[in-house]
Amino acid sequence: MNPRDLPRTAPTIRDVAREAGVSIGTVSKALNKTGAIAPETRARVIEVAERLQFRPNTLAKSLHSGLSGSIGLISNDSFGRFTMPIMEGLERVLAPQGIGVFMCNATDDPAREAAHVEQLMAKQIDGIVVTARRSDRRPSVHLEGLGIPVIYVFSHSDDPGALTLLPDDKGGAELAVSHLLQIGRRRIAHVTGPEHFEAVHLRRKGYLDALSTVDASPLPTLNGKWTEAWGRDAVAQLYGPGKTNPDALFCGNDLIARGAADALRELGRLVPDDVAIVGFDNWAVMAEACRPALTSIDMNLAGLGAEAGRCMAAMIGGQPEHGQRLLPCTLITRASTLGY
Amino acid sequence: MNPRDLPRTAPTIRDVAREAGVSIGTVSKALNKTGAIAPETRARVIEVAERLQFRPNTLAKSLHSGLSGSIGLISNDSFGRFTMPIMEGLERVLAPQGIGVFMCNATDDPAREAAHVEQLMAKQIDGIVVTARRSDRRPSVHLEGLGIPVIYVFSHSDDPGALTLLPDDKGGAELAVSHLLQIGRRRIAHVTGPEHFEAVHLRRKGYLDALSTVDASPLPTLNGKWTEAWGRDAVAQLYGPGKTNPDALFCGNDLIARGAADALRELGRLVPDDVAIVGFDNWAVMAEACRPALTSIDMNLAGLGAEAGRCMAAMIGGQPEHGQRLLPCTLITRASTLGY
DNA sequence: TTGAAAGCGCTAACAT
DNA sequence: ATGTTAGCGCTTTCAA
Repeated sequence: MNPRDLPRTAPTIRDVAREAGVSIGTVSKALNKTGAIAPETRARVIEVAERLQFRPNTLAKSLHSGLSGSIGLISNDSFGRFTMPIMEGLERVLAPQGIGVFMCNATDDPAREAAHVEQLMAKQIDGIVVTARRSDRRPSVHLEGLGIPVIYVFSHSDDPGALTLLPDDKGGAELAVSHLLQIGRRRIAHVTGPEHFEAVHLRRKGYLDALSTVDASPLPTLNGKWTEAWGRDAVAQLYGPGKTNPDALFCGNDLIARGAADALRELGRLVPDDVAIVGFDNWAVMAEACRPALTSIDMNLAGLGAEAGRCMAAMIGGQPEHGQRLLPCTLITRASTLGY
Repeated sequence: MNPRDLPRTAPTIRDVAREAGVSIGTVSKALNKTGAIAPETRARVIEVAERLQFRPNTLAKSLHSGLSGSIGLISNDSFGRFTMPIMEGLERVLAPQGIGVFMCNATDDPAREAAHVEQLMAKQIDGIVVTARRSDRRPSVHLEGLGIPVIYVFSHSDDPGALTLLPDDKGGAELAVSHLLQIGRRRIAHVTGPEHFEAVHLRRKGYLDALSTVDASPLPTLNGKWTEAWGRDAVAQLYGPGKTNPDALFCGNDLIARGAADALRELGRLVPDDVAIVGFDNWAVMAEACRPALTSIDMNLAGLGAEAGRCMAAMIGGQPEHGQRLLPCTLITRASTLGY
């Protein structure tokens, strides 16, 4: 009974069988509640298994079932700001189902991605989630024909067999602009990121669509970098005698919005009284540090990740899924559109 | 030869053996360069293996070797800003060695952590890395006696058998303050975070030690939140007629530093001419968005992660390691201490 | 140099 | 109701 007498190696099903005085087949049945077994036998087996701290070796199970109970997550932004919440949601859904997630960082390097896929396949993973390859459709590693489900999250793909999960950028923009319209703004400018981003087009479309529902005409869209500095520059372009002087700004992300808010304050324009601002991403640390705190559109990335987890589980279970699915964004209201 | 004639299931070692006209044992030897084998036989086997795109099933190998070739990474900050770079470094080192990393988010919930450990052990992982449990030594799940190596990164532990990897907070603070001294500042204030953080004490110690090397006396340390708002408040407390009016600020993190920079600008004080500022964390997006761009201390978290990867590989290989190891921080100079 | 055979830990079909 | 057996894909003696 001395702990030191216990073997250093983890107990196997044989140890349980011997200790319980039954065969290993019986132990298997008892522990998996499968097949017919005498209640008292099962109880005894379970008791022994617990006493021995027996942990079934899932690798051995996998060898039999053909399912490893793990998937790969390939990120292309070095586990950056966008991947994080996706990962969090994915893991939150999958962990309770006993599905492990292997993390791989490909940083948009096809060779690295290929090596990762090779290794993942050798580990017999049951599926792959690819994330954050968003700006352009660069040549990517072929993930079709791998024989396992593939899901792209927050990332485009030309694989017709794969499932693609994206935030509804256009809908999010509509949410933002509708909110500005609803608080009485009509001269709404759009300050956003570089044109080669798909999201930039979609959000602009939402901006235009929302305006078209009322008697407000769009102002020119200003494209620049995704930075605070650009937000400040844009304000310099928009405000002053003889300039556009919008009463609201819909910004392509929170950094731009924050830069704009700073520049407006330095110009003596009050936010939200003179100019209301809505950002995009709802990057908490930015939105809350903004003066005033920033109303923003949340892409619900954790929700996207969670949905990816649910879909992956279903697909592994044999339910085929494919095509593109958009998940709604949410408006998070803060001081930059309130309280005047 | 039609691809559609190929079986849907992945080829096994048997398929290779049959196709090459040898036994599976021979295939194993040929592919693993182990044992004696005729060069021509090996060549043929390799050719067949490649043609069939044979991928050895690592699960089956593991069953034999007792090593799964994967480890678990348990994060407690929901894959937050600090975990990300650690993860990145860890994966960068481990992936080329064929070691996979399972991501687990425990968010400081012992029950969740325990469940994760249970699952990881069932998956036969070869080691565990725990990260980002930094502020206080809360009761944690027992990871000792699991029979596998455990490494704490950016996180304290009372497990004497485990290895702990930490950034050298004190050294980093010395770096920061020495830099300020070197550019001629003598009245250096320290504005930092809540006192219950270990890092706050260590950095303060570094601040004091660096000052003690020259004829500069410390100013009172100001403790507050890790926020920009606190940075602004602190400046309000420090500057004005009859107040301390330091000629430099060493801030506990980049958010505080940025808030301070904003407040100083609004007071009409020039950074760095009137007041030089050094932050901590080198959070790129913050440091670069700061006006002027912020000199900061980089904890080299990716390097910490990489070191964890190297140590883990060594420990799995049988090399015992334990105790606490500090890795140096780096000074990243930007405009907030230059150019006057 | 190669093949046959015995496992690694577990499940599942088949006997008893 | 329980035990026996035949694998899952691979490695590794041990014979041939």
